[in-house]
Amino acid sequence: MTLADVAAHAGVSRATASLVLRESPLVAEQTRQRVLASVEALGYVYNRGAASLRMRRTNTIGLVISGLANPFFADLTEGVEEELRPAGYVVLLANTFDDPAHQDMLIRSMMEHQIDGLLIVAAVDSDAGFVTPLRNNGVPHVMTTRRIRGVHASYVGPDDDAGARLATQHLLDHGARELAYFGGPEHGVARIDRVAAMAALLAENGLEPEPSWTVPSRVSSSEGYAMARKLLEHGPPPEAVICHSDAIAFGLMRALRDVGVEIGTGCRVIGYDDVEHAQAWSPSLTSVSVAARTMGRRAARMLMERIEAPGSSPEESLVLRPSLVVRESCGCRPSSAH
Amino acid sequence: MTLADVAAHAGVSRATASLVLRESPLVAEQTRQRVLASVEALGYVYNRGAASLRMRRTNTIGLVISGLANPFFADLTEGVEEELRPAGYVVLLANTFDDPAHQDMLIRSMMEHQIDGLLIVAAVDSDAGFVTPLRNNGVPHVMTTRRIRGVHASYVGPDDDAGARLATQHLLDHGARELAYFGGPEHGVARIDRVAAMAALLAENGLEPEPSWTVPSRVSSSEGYAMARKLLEHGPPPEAVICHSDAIAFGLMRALRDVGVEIGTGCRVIGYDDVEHAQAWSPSLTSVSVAARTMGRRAARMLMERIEAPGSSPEESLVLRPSLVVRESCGCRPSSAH
DNA sequence: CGGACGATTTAGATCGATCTAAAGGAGGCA
DNA sequence: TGCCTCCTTTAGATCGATCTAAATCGTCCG
Repeated sequence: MTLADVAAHAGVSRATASLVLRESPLVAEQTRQRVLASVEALGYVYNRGAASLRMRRTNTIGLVISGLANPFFADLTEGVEEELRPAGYVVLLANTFDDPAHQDMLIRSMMEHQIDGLLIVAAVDSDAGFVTPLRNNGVPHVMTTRRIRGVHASYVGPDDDAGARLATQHLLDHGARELAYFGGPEHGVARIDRVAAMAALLAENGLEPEPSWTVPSRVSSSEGYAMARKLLEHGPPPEAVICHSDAIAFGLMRALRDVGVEIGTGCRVIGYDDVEHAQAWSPSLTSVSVAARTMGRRAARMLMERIEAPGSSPEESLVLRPSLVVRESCGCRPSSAH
Repeated sequence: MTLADVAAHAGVSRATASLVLRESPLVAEQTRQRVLASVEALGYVYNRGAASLRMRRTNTIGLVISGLANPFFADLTEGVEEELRPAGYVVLLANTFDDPAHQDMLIRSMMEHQIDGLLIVAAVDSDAGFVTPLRNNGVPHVMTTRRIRGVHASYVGPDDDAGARLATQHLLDHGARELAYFGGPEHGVARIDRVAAMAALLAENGLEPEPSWTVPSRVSSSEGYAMARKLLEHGPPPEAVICHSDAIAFGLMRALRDVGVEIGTGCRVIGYDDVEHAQAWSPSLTSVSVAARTMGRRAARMLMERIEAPGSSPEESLVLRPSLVVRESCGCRPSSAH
């Protein structure tokens, strides 16, 4: 069932039938109706693959992400899809599970599928070279969420400096003096930037981060729990802790509860990402919100603009300012329910 | 940069170069090396789109899902990807947000992209006709997680009858007499089946579900919270509640805490899906586990088998038996930490 | 020495669309 | 009538791979 069949059925040429499908104004109304009727009658399905070959454009964009199980990335993915779909693009998805070698393979696979552009949340320990195949083949690409040292590419991500300062300032306002930054991938740019921002702001107040609790970790709730339990064996927690992610914060809070520390008074906790469960937790979790869905949409939009721009557009970088969603875990009163 | 260029560079024909790429044993070792060297030298990237046109196979499968923000589906998606990727398939993703009209569009879009097969978690209120385009065009497809009344198609999903019985029996064993099934889409097959199973088991014990709390809802934490708050205004909760999802259970538990009911004693709560946060909650949530990731893998495997099977294979149905993960919210002692 | 045979290689058609350049047809005007 | 538009339609090339059927080559055998 091809366009040739439709054309034959309608008594026109392939070229005309093709023009009808593409809603060209060249074709006469009467012919148009006839062709459309044939399409309907034969149950013809457009073959985008064939068209792509000729047009050198697939209307497909790749999304390479470190893992959907992380709700932050699931949200981001939804945002990407929401933005691309109405523009006629379709998303090819791939999970790297934060493995750089796997990531290289996936990028290659996407290129073989002739994606029009690539969105990528780079694996934490990515080698800076992962973008070179993209650059060499002129595949438009946008990195998001994570910045990789040494990689020059367009980027959409959160302002980690601002986020860390927001949280730190709030804790200082509560009168806390001992602050720590808990968890996160050791060499990740996000952790490094946030710790630096926190330290800078503390320094302005004659303080410094509590070293024994300012330690890296993997980004999961159970990891946060295990690490917190271990640290709690050696003494009480600091007055206030900013966690690298909400998941880690949940783990920390569980550990604190185990040893009888009251959250919000005995230890003030702030999370990062503001995932859906943050408000449902008890006590509800104060968190730095970076609006994953919005970030996905913005990154997708930037990519589309770059795809549609003629020639090569200059590298650009969009930084979104996070906000602090204040709830109970930092020691503030519960706001009106819901 | 095409295969013709590679062939020219290596001094062979396109046909030979093509054979090399496909690792055909026909071509002489020496020639093979030469071609491979040219591929390397020119930085050639295989054009799968062109190959697909000829081979009538894209190595792409579609995944149409109701929403990634639901961690259950995010897990399922990871499972699907894990299974398909090593087999050389790539996933085209689409979110329906449970809108049947949107779903029809997405299925059509996937067909235009010539997917080799389709995995679908149907929108709750899907019309039974959504599979007919697939059937008419001979696109292999497998439904998962949700069963739609009137749709005949291969299916991989949980045994809702067994799941509901598991939870119900556990609560009966605790001595509870007033049981309710709380939340879930009103006309969803899952809710209907589970309520029926619960009612049947209760009937064997001379009981029946508590009607005022056995009510439908949308599947979100805030929805569960709001509904529970409203019901609590009219009186105390039943002795035990099975929730349609963990998210709803979280909402319910928050509401119970608000009014001072102790979870596990004042009201026993069981969730459904066993999402990652279930164990991290406090009290930890007893939940019926249906292993979303495994289900995704099984569904993907079934689809691949159907794609690779010559001719049309008979409709098949794989039902996975859930298990009850016992934690604290049902009133059991906390098991050893972690 | 001619022919058969196995091992390699290849020319040319093909998949299903789009694009280019030109053809066909109706009407207007001198 | 003949010529020039303008509006529509179309034949044939093209995208980059694979497939079919046949060509080429060296060797071995009678």
